[in-house]
Amino acid sequence: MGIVEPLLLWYGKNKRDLPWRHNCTPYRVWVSEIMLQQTRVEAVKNYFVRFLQAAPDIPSLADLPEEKLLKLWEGLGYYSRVRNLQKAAKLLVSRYGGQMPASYAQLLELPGVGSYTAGAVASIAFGLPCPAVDGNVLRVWMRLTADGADIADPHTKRQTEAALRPLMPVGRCGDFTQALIELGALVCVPNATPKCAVCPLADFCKAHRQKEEQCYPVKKPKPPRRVEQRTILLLEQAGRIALRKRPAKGLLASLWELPGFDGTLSQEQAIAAVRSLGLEPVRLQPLAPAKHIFTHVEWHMTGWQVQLAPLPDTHRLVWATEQELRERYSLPSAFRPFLQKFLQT
DNA sequence: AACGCGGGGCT
DNA sequence: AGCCCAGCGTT
Repeated sequence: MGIVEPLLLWYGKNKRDLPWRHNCTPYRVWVSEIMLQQTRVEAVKNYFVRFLQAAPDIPSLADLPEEKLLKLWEGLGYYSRVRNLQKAAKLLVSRYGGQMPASYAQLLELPGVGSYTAGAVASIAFGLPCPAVDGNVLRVWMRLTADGADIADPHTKRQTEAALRPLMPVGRCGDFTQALIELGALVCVPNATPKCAVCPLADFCKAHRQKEEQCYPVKKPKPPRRVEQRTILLLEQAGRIALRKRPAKGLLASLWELPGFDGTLSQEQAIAAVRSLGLEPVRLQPLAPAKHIFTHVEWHMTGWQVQLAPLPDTHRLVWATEQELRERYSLPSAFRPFLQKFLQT
């Protein structure tokens, strides 16, 4: 007796009603899987619905202007995902007639698609017997087998894929993939508090039998974040705010930002910074400090609100109205504290 | 193998 | 404050 039957039975009764579980075409499954990478279901739901309205199929995604694309992704994070998504869409149009290929190996070739996503699309959208091992599945499997291997080690993921492959139930591969993930999300949850009392696999679970659920999964600790001091300028001119385009590579690539400088600038230094942008300040007022935590870096930000003398030279800045800030330019969440008074929505 | 890449919710 | 999340690409 194996885990497959009780797991599928449990899934049938307990699966959540999610937007991408309706009309689950390969394209919709693919987009949802990209959005869900390192991102919680609740955060994705609304983005997914809005994205599918703006780009209902692969050709329309391929044709979307970059600015619209980034605006649709604004606030979701890991922005290279959406760039790779469109890159792949263009490739699908040119190579596969605008269709998703129905093979694991071909899916894996698409930019932004790794072993997990290829397995998820292959099994969920095409019914192929390909395992899809994400953080949920790793946690479930390590507990089920009481395996103390480091889940951050790629080898552990490959081993888990190998162990699951022969279990893929013909005809229900997509349900099996989603059931494992759903179990990890709803029952075999992280933070050492799995709900074993309602788990359909409790009888099969080695960690549970040993009363050692809390010991799994094992993961090597991450290195500490570095802290960066930044000074942000809220440059105002005739009711507009200055924005600057970030570089195409690196952190928050190609998004817009409030102009900023390394370090914590005094008022005198801030005046010099404003002048370095080719602008002439009339008055500076300090803004409330704000902190923003990324995965690998922490920004400690101070800010100056700056009224400017009228000047024609915009010097690589754009001047955005409140409406443009809301509807056109894509800004990272890090700057939101400094824009509250302009974006009181 | 290690690192860069967002943002938010939970403990 | 730290952990984790339907991970992937680069070096």
